[in-house]
Amino acid sequence: MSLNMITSYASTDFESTKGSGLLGLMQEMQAPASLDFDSISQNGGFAGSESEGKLGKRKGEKKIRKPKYAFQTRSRVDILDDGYRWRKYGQKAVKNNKFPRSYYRCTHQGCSVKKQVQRLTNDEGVVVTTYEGMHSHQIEKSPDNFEHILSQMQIFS
DNA sequence: CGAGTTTGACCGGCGC
DNA sequence: GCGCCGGTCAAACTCG
Repeated sequence: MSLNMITSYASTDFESTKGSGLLGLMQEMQAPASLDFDSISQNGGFAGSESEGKLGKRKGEKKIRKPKYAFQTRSRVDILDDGYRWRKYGQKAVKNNKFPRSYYRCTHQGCSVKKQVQRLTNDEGVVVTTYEGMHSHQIEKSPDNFEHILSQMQIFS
């Protein structure tokens, strides 16, 4: 739930119009793997793509191995806490982008969900967060610490 | 002292 | 076969 709040905040504060869409997306992401890119794209209107671009054999259309969900958020900070625990395992510069991309992995045991955060060069205010895989556990974070989150956000701004 | 970050090295795929 | 490129590992380091 924390994520929803933060996402909403970021979207609202930075004039994004997809606040509700993002919320719906997040809920779907936490649901079992029963949806594919098409449905997600329609719901939230964000880009989805195969993570097996090169490593795997992405020839098929029916086979969904590793869903990859990309979020594009209007925010000055890339610290978009979604309630899960992430451990950074890498950072590389991307071509066509002067900003580096950060690679995170969920620290929960047995949960190998990955996430990468990128930011656009021409629009520094846009942050693209890409989730790969799905969490098999509950969000482990303090419940509705609204005020705490708010204070954090105020620091950023 | 433990959990998380940093940062260069390493690795496998792909193009030449 | 070689070198580039994107992604990951891991040892050292930092912070609470």
